[in-house]
Amino acid sequence: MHSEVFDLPADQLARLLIGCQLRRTLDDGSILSGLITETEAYIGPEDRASHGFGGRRTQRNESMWAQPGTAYVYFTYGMHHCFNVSCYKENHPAAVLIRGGKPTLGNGIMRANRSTKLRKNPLREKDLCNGPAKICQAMLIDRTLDGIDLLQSAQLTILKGIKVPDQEIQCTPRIGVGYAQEWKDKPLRWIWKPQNSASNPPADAKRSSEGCDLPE
DNA sequence: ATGACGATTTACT
DNA sequence: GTAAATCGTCATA
Repeated sequence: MHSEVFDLPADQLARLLIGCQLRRTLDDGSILSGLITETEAYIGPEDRASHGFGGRRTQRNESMWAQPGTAYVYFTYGMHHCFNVSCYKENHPAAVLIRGGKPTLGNGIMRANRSTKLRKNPLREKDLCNGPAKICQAMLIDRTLDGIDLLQSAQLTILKGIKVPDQEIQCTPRIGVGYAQEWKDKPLRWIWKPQNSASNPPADAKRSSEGCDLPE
C-alpha cells in the first residue's frame, strides 16, 4: 500500500508542495521542520535543465528514476547539497527541487547548523532556509539520505501543511539553468509570495492548483 | 587518467 | 554588479 500523492508530473507536484511541511528528524530525536515556500519542477528526459536530460541515468541521479516519493539528494559546486522529491512514475527521470522553506521547528538547531566562523552578521530567521543548499545545510540533509522513501522514512518526510491559494503563488523561470536553451525560460519555478523567502528575485507569471493530500 | 563544469552561497567592489 | 570557494561526477580518450 502506498500513497499516490507523488505520482504526478513534476510541474503539478511543484505547485502542490508549496505550503506543505518538510520534517527532518535527527538521530538524537530532534525535529526540524519548515513550510515549503519555493520549488522548481524538472519534468523529464526532454527537459534540458534536468540532470535526467536525454535519458541520462547514472549512479548520481539514480533516485530521479526511482519510485515517486524517493528523495533525490545531490552534491554540487564542491560544497553544497540540494534536495528533490522524485515524482511522476518509476523509471522516468522527474523531480521537484525544494528551494525554500519557512522555519517552524528546531529553529535554534538550524541556525547553529548554518553558522560559520566567518559570518558577518547573525543570520536572520528568514535567511535560514531560503535557498536549496541552505535548507540542506540547516536540516543536515546530505547524500546519506539520497534514495530514501519519503513516505516511510523516520528521518525525512513531507506532511500536510497549509493550503495556499493561487493568488499567493507566483510562477517564474527557474534559477541557474542558463545552459538549458529553450528550457531556461519556461515557467517551472513556484514561489509562495507573501512569505517573501524566495532565494532569488522573481519576475512575473501565473499557474493553477489543486488541494494537498499528504498525512498530517 | 584527465579536464571541465555545476539545479549555489557568500563576500566584496 | 562580480568573483571566489571547492570537489564529485561525467564525458572523452
